[in-house]
Amino acid sequence: MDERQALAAFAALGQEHRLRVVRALVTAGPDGLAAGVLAETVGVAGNNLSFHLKELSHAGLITSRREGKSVIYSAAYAGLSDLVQFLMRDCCQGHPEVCNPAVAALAACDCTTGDTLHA
Amino acid sequence: MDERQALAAFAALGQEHRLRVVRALVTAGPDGLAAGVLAETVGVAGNNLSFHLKELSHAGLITSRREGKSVIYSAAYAGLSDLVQFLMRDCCQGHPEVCNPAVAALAACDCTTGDTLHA
DNA sequence: CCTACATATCAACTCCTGTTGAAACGTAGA
DNA sequence: TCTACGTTTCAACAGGAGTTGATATGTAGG
Repeated sequence: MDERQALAAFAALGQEHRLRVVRALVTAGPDGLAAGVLAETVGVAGNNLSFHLKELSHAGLITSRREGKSVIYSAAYAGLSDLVQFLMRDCCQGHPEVCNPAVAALAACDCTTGDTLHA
Repeated sequence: MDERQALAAFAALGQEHRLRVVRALVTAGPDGLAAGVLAETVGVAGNNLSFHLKELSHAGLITSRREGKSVIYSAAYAGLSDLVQFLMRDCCQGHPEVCNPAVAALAACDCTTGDTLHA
């Protein structure tokens, strides 16, 4: 990921409605959510949401697929992790201890161990 | 971290000069960099940089301390990790496998093992 | 105290972003 | 094919964000 992509991604996330969309999709998992459902969840008009979804899609943070009349959106987990990686690149140059908190933060998501959490 | 803070942080990072500042400070480590050095590194006028540094500070992404005539800025690693945690919260609800890429991204920073990397 | 340096603040302008309403597109069923 | 539904596109407006230049603050040295 280069600076231009990261910039677009962060700018996309720095907007109330778009951040809610991404968080809703991250929580929803790979099954995703229909545009209409997202509009209700986020609390924004359909046409306006379309604008934001386009922006998020361009930023590589979400993907879409059509299913009948609906268009289903889901989080682009690879794009999200690329973004984090870009931000924290070279964080340990000579000072390994300083970026431990960042690792600990993601470690709170016990995906690697498979343990249940958040409950 | 609540939504309002995360929003401010992402909006702060979604700006070319501010993103460069944060990346420069993350790379620089806890010693930080003086405002003047940052201005040269990022390529922005001093008065303008002041505006951006204030915004980043309010967003909890950087901290500052005075040393003689200079003001030294450094990355707020805790704030950065909180931000990542907020974005990826509940990402594994019933689908632990989906957010592995995000963890792998931060794992590229071998802070926990102490191994040298990026070289 | 006065000067020089580093950084911060302020007002003004420009540009871009987000919202709104109307209309178009695409899909499914009668 | 006609209608209904879900989603997207478009033009226009309103508001906020970033830059600039001039000015103020704060700090060190002579």
